[in-house]
Amino acid sequence: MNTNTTDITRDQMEHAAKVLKAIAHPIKLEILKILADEEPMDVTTLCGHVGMDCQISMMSHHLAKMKDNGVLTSEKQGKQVFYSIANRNLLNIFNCIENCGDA
Amino acid sequence: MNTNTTDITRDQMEHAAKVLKAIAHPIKLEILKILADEEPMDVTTLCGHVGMDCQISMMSHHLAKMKDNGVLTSEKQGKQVFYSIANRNLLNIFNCIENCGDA
DNA sequence: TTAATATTTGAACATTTATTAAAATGTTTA
DNA sequence: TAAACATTTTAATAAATGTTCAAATATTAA
Repeated sequence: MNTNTTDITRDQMEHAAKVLKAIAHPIKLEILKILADEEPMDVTTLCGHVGMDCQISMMSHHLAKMKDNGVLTSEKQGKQVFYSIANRNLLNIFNCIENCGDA
Repeated sequence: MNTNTTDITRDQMEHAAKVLKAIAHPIKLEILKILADEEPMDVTTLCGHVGMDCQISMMSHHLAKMKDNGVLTSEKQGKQVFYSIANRNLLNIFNCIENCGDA
């Protein structure tokens, strides 16, 4: 609710680190980017969007970790599982990164 | 410069992942928080601010990694080395995290 | 020049993370 | 029920990370 960073507690810091760790990976960021534009999306379709070298098992691992850390949610529909972004506020991270230039 | 995330390239994604990896750690986030309020700051002082269990060598390793990834800059003054935040835009990451609630 | 101080570096080790393949689970359809 | 499909789980392994200690470097002061 403010711009100052002083009032972030240790616990929030630990939690923040977990969330950041859960997305600090090129493919995971790409997953986030894809879902930002079209969600929910099932695992196979997501894998197709990510690129040529996507293995469904790897995708599942990444998705599971992001879900475990509260970044994504999932809903089963028939044989498919559709993933969504838990809190779209997190997408601001892309603006943040863009504005950081070469930093 | 926009809210849409579609126009982020692969390279930017790789770079973003590197930066995020470089800060996705409780102590590193704390370093960032401390410097946000008072910079530049030398290694020993920084270590004192971080907490009781801070080892100067560990601190140095963390700082080096953050500097390597362009998150921090440093300037030597006498025997001391003062660290600063390379681009304060990165600090928006704290807002981003705060607003994500329990996500 | 030696001693004291500040920081970095390198090695060693434990822990975590990423990737792949194979097997297991659950759901639908024939 | 058996086959087909989507996804998860487990296990194995390689690679990256975090931590600690000891040694090395650089700067200042005695």
